[in-house]
Amino acid sequence: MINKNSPIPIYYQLEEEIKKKIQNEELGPGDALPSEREFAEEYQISRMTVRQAINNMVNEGLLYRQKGRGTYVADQKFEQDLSGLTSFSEDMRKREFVPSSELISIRTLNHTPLISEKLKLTADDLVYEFKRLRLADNEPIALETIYTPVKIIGDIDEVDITKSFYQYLENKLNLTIDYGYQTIEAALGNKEEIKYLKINKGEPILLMQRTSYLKDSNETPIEFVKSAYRADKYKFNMYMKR
Amino acid sequence: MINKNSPIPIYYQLEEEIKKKIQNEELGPGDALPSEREFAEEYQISRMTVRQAINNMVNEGLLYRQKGRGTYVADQKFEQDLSGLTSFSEDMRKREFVPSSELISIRTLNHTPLISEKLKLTADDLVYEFKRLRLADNEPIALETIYTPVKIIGDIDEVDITKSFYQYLENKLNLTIDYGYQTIEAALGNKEEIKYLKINKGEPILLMQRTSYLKDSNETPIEFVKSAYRADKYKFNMYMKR
DNA sequence: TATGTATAGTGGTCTATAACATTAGACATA
DNA sequence: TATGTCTAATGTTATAGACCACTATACATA
Repeated sequence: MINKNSPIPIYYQLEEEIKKKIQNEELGPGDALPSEREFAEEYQISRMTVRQAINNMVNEGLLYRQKGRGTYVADQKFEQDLSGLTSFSEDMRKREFVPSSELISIRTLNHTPLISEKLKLTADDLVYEFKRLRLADNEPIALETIYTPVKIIGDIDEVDITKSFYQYLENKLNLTIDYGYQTIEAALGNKEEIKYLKINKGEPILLMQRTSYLKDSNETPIEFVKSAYRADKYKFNMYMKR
Repeated sequence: MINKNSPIPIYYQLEEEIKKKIQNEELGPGDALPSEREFAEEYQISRMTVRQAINNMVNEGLLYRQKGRGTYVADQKFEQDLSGLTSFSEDMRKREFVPSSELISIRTLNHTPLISEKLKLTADDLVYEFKRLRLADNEPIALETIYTPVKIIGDIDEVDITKSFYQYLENKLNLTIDYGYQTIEAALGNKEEIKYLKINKGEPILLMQRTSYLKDSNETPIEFVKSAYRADKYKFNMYMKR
């Protein structure tokens, strides 16, 4: 159903409607969607609005169009774009898993050499350490440790910050991440990773490290993240241009 | 200039106009574009058409918008991949190693389902398979297997093609790679990898797969590459924007 | 039987218009 | 010196209608 009086844009509501139908398997890969004109008629909205919804989903790779024929549901593609700076939650939702996370610990630490270098901190600066287990459809996927400077984040709302660190930055602190550097390597799980990821000794993991910077003109590091991903459950996807 | 009678869509002509101005450096990163209303007025076209052009460029990452402020030229693309579409040799030189490679085998194969899907081939198309060992300072780093369609590459010069596949494409065949999709995962080395990479059983490796496409308008796959990297010697680095 | 042809349906492009939300800056006010 | 308020400019969302190019199909014709 679409609510025309909602502050949520109609085209966005329609996207959600269509995604639901894909999730419910009312629509499967290769199936034709109703035509744009039918959507417009059914929901009593303009065809251009329908096109805006469909355009977005085509850009996301969820649908594809054939001129003169119709619009179809795309194959289940992990090839979704990526760019890297999407959050775990976004990433998982794109792959049509239900993301969740469990907070393992929050601590305030003095600097360590590695972290203070990455976050450009001086000797007396403190950092928060958030340790979280990331799950998809309730299966553990990654063990994530975020370091972030106390002097930028200030006092934290534990409930909010554990849900989405990025949304907390954007909405509560009005801070936007602009760019980041990331490395990916392979290793064998250590004791902690074996425990939380529920894997066996001798199984490989993907180790990701990222430093992200704020959208200001000072190249301010805002987070240093270390994540260990289960190799049997996770794969990094990238699109590269030129 | 925009030609309204041309069969080329107006929004596309406008995109080209704006791209030209960026190329000529009339517009540089961070510069504001004329407003949508100004574009519409200047070229005597509808504002919605202007938006279609700008939308496309925003989706491509060439421009970005700020609500209530304006539309701006984006910084350089994702900083030219640090791991992605550069060759192994370039990559290694950046890290100040001396790169080399050993040819292991060249074969001509019939299709297999995986490869013909990746390269969009039909049943009777043949592929070349190049298998190379990549070294840095004479230490084995990666075992690389390239699949590429015979019908595009034609007869090959074994000496040249083993040095640099990409230079061979560019210089001998005048083919340019435009973009690619890449996945990275972790695994344990199989027998072949253990042998060539000189690692021990049970040691982790990074598995990279990439499909690259030509710079034409047909989305033509030109290579499918599988590479196995020694986890103790190699790490993927990426820079990500926004 | 094979080959055009008319037609209805689809997505693609484009116009013209309107109301809304956000931003920055000028200005008045406490 | 701050703080709020108005205003003009921007991008955002949405409407309604028009014509085009392409695809599939039914039907008439050679």
